[in-house]
Order: sequence, then C-alpha cells, then structure tokens
Amino acid sequence: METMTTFPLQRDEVAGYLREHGITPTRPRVEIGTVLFQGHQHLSADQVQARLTSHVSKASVYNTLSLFTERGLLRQLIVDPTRVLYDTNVAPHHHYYDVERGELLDMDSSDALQMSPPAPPHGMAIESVDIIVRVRRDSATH
Amino acid sequence: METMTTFPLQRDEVAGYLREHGITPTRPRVEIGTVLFQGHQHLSADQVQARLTSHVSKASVYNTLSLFTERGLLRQLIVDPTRVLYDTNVAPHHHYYDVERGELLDMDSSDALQMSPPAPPHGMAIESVDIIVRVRRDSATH
DNA sequence: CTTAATGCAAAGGCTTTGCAGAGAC
DNA sequence: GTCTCTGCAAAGCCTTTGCATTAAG
Repeated sequence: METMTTFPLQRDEVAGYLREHGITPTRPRVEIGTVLFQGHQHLSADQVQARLTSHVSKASVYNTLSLFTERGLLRQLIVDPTRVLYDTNVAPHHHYYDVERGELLDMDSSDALQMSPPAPPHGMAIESVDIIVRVRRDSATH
Repeated sequence: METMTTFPLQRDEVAGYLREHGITPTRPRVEIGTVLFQGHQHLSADQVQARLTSHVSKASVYNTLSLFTERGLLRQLIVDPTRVLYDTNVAPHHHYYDVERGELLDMDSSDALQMSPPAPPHGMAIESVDIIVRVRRDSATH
C-alpha cells in the first residue's frame, strides 16, 4: 500500500506525510524529512545532518533514518564499504556508482537490465534485487 | 590476462600462484592463500584469520586481502554494512544474500538475469556490474 | 500525567595507521 | 646489506547504546 507522493514536499507537508506512515512528527523528524523529501537523493547520515537548518543529534539522525527505512520512506543502499546511503526513491530502480567520487546516479529503467527475476534458492523468498554498476571516468581522462 | 587456476590449490602450490601475480610469497601470505584458495568462498577478514593454522596479525590479514584484491586474486563484495566480504571467485557472477544469516550464495549463470549491459553515463566506463538478490527464509517459517 | 523521543557521551565493531623489529633475496 | 613485510597497539570512522532530560498528546 504505497502512498503516491510527489516530491518535493514542502516543509509544512512533511508532518502529514509522516503521520500517514504512522510516524509521530516531532521537530527533529520534520526537520530531517524536509531535507530528505526535497527530491530523489542519496544521502549518508552525515550528509543529512549537515543540511539541517537546526541542530539534531547524531543519534537522532541515525534513529530517524532507521525508522523512515523501516516504514518504507527510505531505502538503504549498501554500496560503499565506509557508510550507508539512504535513497529517497523507494520505487524499484538501480544505480551507477562512481567509484572515484563515491557518488550514486539513478539508472533509467530503459537502461536497466532486462531481468527475468532469478529463481530464489529453495525455501527462500526474494526481498529485493540490487543492481549496482560501478563506473569510473573514461581512460581518456587518466 | 587471467591465469587459469584450478581450485583447490594445495599449500605448496600457493607460493607459485602468488609469484605469478607479482606477490612475494611470505609466510603470512602463503598461510592466507592456503585458506582462501581451497575453493570458491566468501569470507570476511575475521573469518580468514580464524581459519589460519598459524598466527597472522589482523593488520597483515587486512593488508594481504587488499593486496590480493588489487592483484586480481580476490573480489571485494560490498553487501553487508558491517563488514567487507572477499570472494575467491573472480569470474563474473552474481549473488544471493541471506539477510538473516548474513551469508552469500553464488547464483548460477542460468539463473542470472538476462542482461544487455546498460549504457554507462557519458564519459564513464563500466568497471563491474554487481547484482545482489537479497533473500530470506520463506514466510512459512515466520 | 504517561509514554515516547531526544541528546550527549561512552561504547562497539571493523579497518587503517605508525613505527620498530624481523624477514626476503 | 637493503628494501619490504609483519606485528602490535593506537587511532579513526561510522553506528549503536545507555540513560537522564524533554516533548507529545
């Protein structure tokens, strides 16, 4: 049951959006939601904290990002060994990862691999399919 | 230029294998190679260290795994936010990841997605394509 | 008022670093 | 003998935890 939400969300729309997902809209959560739901982005906890306009503790940033993920407002991306990135686009899609800059780009579904979902192993159910195409600047720029 | 190597490698074959890849076969490296090249496996630094028959410091385990990766003997798998796994199978293939047990399974190429390699973004070259199908025990076992 | 959330600092887990001592050739 | 590698412990990151304080309804 996905709510059709149109980004960007204005600050005063965030509280309602959180409530729709069973999340009490406290000050820190609205603050973080306002940063996140400006559009589709890939942010680490640190990056989120850096963009806040009022202070929220690191612990609350982490708690909030976990909560949003649990409630389906975010998707975790495990792509960089040094930190977790959060994707505000929870619709199925895949990524390019610039290994030099550590940046993610969404892949157009037209570019996406033609996939017949693979058979999961016996007794297992597929939870998600993550495709990451690691890229780097062309050798010309070496 | 890939060397066709048949696993498992016996302990006395490891030194030569390392030399072929420009790696000085020191005692810790042969030790680690002997653990790794018994077959296709997915191991963390800790797991490697635990299987050694003689002591190698943690720092050397990490250094060695990085070196082997750099020289193409291993492939790093970024799949679990809490640790890096190393795959002794460097041929192109993909994975199932059991999110509950934290274990990886190789995907048969027959199960693999039909993929027309996606177009990389302008000025970028594809380095690798990583596909991870996250799975969990069937809901029956809830 | 009662329950839930926040903040701070401390603790944790994995990985890297610095540097003296040991090993490879 | 020279250059490289190893080991140990300390330092670094990112993330989680514990617990007293504050906010939500």
